[in-house]
Amino acid sequence: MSNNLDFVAKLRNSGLRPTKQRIKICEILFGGKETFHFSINDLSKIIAQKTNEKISLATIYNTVHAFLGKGYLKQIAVNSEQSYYDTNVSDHHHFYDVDKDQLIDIHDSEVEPVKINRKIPGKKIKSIEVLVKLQNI
Amino acid sequence: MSNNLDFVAKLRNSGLRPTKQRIKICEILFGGKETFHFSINDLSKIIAQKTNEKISLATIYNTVHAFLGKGYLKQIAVNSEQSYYDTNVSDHHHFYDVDKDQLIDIHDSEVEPVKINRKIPGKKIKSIEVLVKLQNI
DNA sequence: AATCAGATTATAACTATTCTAAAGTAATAA
DNA sequence: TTATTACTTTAGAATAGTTATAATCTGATT
Repeated sequence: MSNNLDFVAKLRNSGLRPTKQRIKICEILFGGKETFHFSINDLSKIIAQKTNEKISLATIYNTVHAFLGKGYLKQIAVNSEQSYYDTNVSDHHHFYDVDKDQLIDIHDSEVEPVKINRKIPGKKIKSIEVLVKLQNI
Repeated sequence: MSNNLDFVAKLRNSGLRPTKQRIKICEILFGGKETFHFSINDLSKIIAQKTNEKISLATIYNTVHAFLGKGYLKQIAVNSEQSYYDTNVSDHHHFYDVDKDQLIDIHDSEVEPVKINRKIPGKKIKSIEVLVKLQNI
């Protein structure tokens, strides 16, 4: 289980100043045992619940972008009006419940590895993302 | 090779009035032999090039939504700031060139079928989309 | 403690998309 | 045909998510 000193070290090691806003966001994103999926709007609401001092929306965006850049988060391709992020940065895929607008991890054991038998000249694969859209029966 | 009468019939059969704007958009989207990928912005530019009379942006959105609803187009999940659509509505996957902001079809013969060994109670699979992000070597 | 680069903030700006309501047009009935 | 009606187009306003700006603040270093 992580504590705040871990986050301070992690931030500092990445060249990011451990400000109280970033530490708070680390607690929320990386403090639990579960990985989770969120939009900026989700994160913003959670911060509002768990914190007395407000964190400005600009800072939330800045921080999420910084963490993305450092590889602590990854963005998930969903065609919703908002962007979604995942604290689980390992290669894995997702269910997307279109009715509940909610993402669920698919573990590697639950899907065969995707193999692409084609190469595009001058390009290399950056990532392979599978999105399985779910709807109510 | 399709001609305008085909589009008129197609629209009429779908319960959509064959207006000249819709016919023009059909020509652009479905008139060539190749399927293609576009954003509203792309389509808007192509219409501007190929047409003397302008089609309003609202109509372009309306028409794309109508065609989506009728299953003549499908939306592709890419996390870009704009939505992408595909005239190829069969099950297939995509490369996304992040540097050129461009989509490329992956034919079924080029990828093993994706199998998901998990079910979510009360939900059924609506679609499975694989997005292979490409970057410059 | 003073300094300074980097961070936070409120707010403005921007972009994609949706909404609105007025004017136009295709289909239908007379 | 013409009249009527329902659907469509349109310009522009409104909205939502995100990014930019510039002033203030704060953590790290001297």
